[in-house]
Amino acid sequence: MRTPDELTDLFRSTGRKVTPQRQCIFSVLYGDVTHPTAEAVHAAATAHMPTISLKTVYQTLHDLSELGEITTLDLGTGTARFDPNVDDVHHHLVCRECGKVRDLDLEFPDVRIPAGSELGFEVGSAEIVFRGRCHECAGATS
Amino acid sequence: MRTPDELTDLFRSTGRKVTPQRQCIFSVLYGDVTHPTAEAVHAAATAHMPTISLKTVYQTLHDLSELGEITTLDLGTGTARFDPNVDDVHHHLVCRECGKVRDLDLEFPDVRIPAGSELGFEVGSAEIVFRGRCHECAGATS
DNA sequence: TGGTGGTCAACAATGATTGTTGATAACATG
DNA sequence: CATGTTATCAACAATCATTGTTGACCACCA
Ligand SMILES: [Mn+2]
Ligand SMILES: [Mn+2]
Ligand SMILES: [Zn+2]
Ligand SMILES: [Zn+2]
Repeated sequence: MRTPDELTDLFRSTGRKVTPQRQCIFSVLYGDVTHPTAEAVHAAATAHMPTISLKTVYQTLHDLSELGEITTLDLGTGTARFDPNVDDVHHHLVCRECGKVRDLDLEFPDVRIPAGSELGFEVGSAEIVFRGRCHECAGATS
Repeated sequence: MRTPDELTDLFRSTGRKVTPQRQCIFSVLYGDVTHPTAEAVHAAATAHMPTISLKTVYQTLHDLSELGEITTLDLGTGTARFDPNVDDVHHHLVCRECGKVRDLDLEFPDVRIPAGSELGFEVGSAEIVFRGRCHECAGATS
């Protein structure tokens, strides 16, 4: 994801208007590595702008996703997660207990995309999801 | 997944009651390779038993999942998919257009589960999801 | 400085899934 | 087979994340 200032320009140049709410969301997301839910983004934004609505958060996340500035992840935790790290290909570790998501910056050369003709399926992307228990949850219970 | 008859015994031996509705769902799921949604299972069951309710389908799917006879898949298509193929480790191809799910019976030795200590994360499982376009959708549009 | 059209936030609706409940059916026991 | 106990059925309502609607408001261009 680009910097909040660059996103301001990008929104203007793509015919979108720039509002304080949107800029607030830009700065909340910038550098965030927690893969927040829409609720979490809203909570963080509310700290700076108490009246911002959850709908506005959803709208802006949708716009950012459309522009390719963030990725929407459905990792089976019940709610969508948003990832501003779109520049590096990476995979994810998901805690089965608390739902926390961490990046895994490893490459898996084996996971080659098979040619479409051999499968009857044109493959466009491959995601690997590792599920387990995060450090905090492992420490909490025996 | 075991045969409907074996499932009947399994349900009885685990203190669950066997009803015609449940047996109907057993036979609908047995040998199904389409990774159906709860709605799809309900539709197939309704063909044999018009009065069966969607709630009963959810309940039975939940029981089968608890017993390890089926797997519940959340592949980001908005609805859960149910997979009676629990004996072979395999991965999935998901059509971005129609949501169809196909098995991919390949092994990826590269996708080794990293040791927990190096990551601060105890990894239990790894799933690979390939997204793209199925044969039918590729043929339909140019 | 308007005018125009996009955005805001409150409210209501959606769709998948789950909770509740009275009536009904399965199972063990005799 | 009769009988009581307990689980299940299916209709109904509730939940949760997300999306649609709408009137008031604000950003941008001439
Ligand atoms: Mn990430
Ligand atoms: Mn499968
Ligand atoms: Zn955790
Ligand atoms: Zn398709």
